[in-house]
Amino acid sequence: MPRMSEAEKQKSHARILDAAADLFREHGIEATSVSEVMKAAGMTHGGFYRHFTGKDDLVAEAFQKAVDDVVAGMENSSNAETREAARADYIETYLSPAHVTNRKKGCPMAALGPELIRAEGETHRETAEAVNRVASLLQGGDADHTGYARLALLIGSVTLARMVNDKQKSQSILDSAKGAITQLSTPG
Amino acid sequence: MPRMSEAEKQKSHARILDAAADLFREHGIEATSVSEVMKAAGMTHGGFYRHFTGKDDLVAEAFQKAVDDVVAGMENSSNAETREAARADYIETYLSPAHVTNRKKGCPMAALGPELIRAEGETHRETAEAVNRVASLLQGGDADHTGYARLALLIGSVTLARMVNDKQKSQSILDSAKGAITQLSTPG
DNA sequence: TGTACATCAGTGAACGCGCGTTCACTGATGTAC
DNA sequence: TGTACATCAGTGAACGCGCGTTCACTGATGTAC
Repeated sequence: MPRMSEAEKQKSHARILDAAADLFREHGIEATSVSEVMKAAGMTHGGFYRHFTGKDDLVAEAFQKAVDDVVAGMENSSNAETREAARADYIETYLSPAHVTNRKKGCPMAALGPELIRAEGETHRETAEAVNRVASLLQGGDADHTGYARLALLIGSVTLARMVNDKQKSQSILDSAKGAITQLSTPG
Repeated sequence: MPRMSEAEKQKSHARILDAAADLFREHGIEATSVSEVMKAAGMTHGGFYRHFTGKDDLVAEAFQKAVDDVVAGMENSSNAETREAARADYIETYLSPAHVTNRKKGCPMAALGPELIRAEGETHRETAEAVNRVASLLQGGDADHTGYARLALLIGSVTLARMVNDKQKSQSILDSAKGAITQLSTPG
């Protein structure tokens, strides 16, 4: 059957990346094998090395893609009012039961935090950059320095909501976070 | 050399648990092998099964020990004033650069969050219990419902501070969290 | 208290297994003329 | 436009390796008398 065309190769590459981004967030990076990713992308494991130099390379690309996807909607808003609305939407979606349940399409920092901290090389650099990028999107303006606190509250709350494994308690954690985030205003 | 006395066995058990609690928090559960734990405890891997039914059993016991250790100091305070002071101390220590750096002796929820979420059985149950336990210690009183938001802010901030890999930025994240946590007061 | 014996904590070789990676191969794609 | 050939995307068997777990063994501990 091989060889595929250049266009087909690009599609394969995108399918591998999508599958990896989902599986890593759902089961963790170490717990997901290259074979599982390739199977989810509809191929066998051998072809993997036509696309990536190794698993580390895949992790870096897949994490970057997950961050880009999650952030894309917000960054596209241009004027201040729209950015404010986009920020509110982002927070609302982030603190939803759907996000708590659907790990594989959710925030990669919340899904992979500690694993990313232990990462080295490219993934390590991307992680630091992702934090700064999302935190700056969450803050109200140049005078507002609550971006990190807001992001911490979002990541921490979704983590806790996933840990309790009780719908009601999970919802009350999300509600508590919504209440708290409105209190985080620009300091004097 | 074997067999050891019952007292020696208990010491061995404690050493295995200590080593596991440290290694799991430092490198993650999946990334830590039974052999590494036993080596750190000063033994060879074969003896492991005289103490635990398997790795899952070790994970459950080691996580519980880590939670107990971290929480012990606070729970021992009895009167309201002392509890208030213990709470402030806990938050101060939690949001310190030492905690950011020293993962292996730090909060097991922050170090292992996503891995605990994927856990099943005993560890799963212990995780939910740990969240409720620590959140209730963090809230000011029966009328205060900010325990979860406070804990979310602590866990999220330390996670972010570990992700940025830049001492100054890390410190500003901790400072931002300290400022935010004081704003989380009892709601009307 | 002394002796004979069963127990079992810890050792280290061995087990099957799945991991990440390599490689010979296939055959459609893309190119040179 | 047609033909000959090099390229290379994807396949699937095979590699060495470390994992969790098992097991025969050792010899001090704990017990029965």
